[in-house]
Amino acid sequence: MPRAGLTPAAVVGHALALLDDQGGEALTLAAVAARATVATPSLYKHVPGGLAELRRLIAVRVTEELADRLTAAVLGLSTDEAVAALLSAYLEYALQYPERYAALPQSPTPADPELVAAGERLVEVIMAILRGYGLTGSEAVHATRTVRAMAHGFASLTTGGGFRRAEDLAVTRQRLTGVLTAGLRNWPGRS
Amino acid sequence: MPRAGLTPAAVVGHALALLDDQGGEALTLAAVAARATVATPSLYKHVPGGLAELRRLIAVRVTEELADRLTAAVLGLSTDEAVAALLSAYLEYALQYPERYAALPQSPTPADPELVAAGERLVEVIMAILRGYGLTGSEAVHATRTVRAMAHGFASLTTGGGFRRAEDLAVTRQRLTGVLTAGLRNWPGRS
DNA sequence: AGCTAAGGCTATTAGCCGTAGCTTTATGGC
DNA sequence: GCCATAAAGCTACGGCTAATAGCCTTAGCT
Repeated sequence: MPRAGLTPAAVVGHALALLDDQGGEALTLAAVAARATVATPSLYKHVPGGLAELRRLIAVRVTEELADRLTAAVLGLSTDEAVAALLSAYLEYALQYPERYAALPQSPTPADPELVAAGERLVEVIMAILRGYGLTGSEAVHATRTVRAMAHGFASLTTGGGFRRAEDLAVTRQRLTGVLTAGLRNWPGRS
Repeated sequence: MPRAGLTPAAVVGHALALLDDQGGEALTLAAVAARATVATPSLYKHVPGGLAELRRLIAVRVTEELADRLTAAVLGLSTDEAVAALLSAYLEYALQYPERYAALPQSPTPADPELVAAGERLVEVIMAILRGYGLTGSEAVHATRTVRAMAHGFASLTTGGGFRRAEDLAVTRQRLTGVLTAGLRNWPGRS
């Protein structure tokens, strides 16, 4: 029994691959172990918390991936262009990896420091864009929430099959982007 | 062994109660059966598809409940007032029953006619409001998607604990509502 | 009265998570 | 170069769950 050379990150990698091509239902320790050509209990050496921790690590990884993509997408852009690029990159990620996106926790979950930190990076990207609109302080927080709500809601409904009509999704995204940028330009309560 | 007088709807009712006070992880057939004071296999008499069908039925029920609430909330209102009432009622439902809301399918799922029908009612409520803004046809579809994205995104992030800062959520909702109503008033491409 | 259909049960199988405890590999100090 | 030790793998097992099979009882209709 030669060493497989696993690490926590490698386990998460196998889990993501499994998620991508078999969906969230198929995410079991047995299946992950099979992909890593290892017996199931061996996974506990790298992910002591078992399935629950694996899911947690997946959420952190996905959030980080998303934050990286968004950061890259808005590089060198500001205001409306940055917002458009952000929404575009956000949706693109969700469409490319729908199962990963769906693996982000949706129900009330005890706060996890690692996940919060990853989320913070995502928020920072948005906050940086908002400074271009002159938004800071509390209003920037409200605006960030608005941006996240629109991006997440659109991505979630899109990948979840919530939009069943024939109309072009790209057009919807344009309209959504327009509503958001107009809202940011005319944001109320600016000090 | 006297009859328990179960029906599919009653099984869903027990499942919702379980969901509300123990969360989505605890939703097992065994637990539902215990609540109904019935042995686990007996549930299959009412929900032949087992756990998968139960989850499907829960999604349908939750969508219907939500559609009912939204319909009632916007009764007699139009345009901006209707939009504000819709968003308010939407968020209120999600906050009152976070686990039910989280039970709505988020990952790519084969289309289910019943669920689609329930979702259609929800879309109809929004479409009716949009007629007050002079929106019809394709643009009404894009606008409906925008409304849903904002409502769902905000509700999902709120109940999922995505908003961790201290700022008042009610203010965020006001800002979000403002952005949406302004966007609808100035919707582009109106024929 | 008796038949049929439906709703309940026990028993069983298969698959999963997670723990316990053993064995092997790799590594670092002497 | 060798040995001790920690890490990483394994097998075996217990407990829980979903789901199926087959039986019994109740309710209601003819």
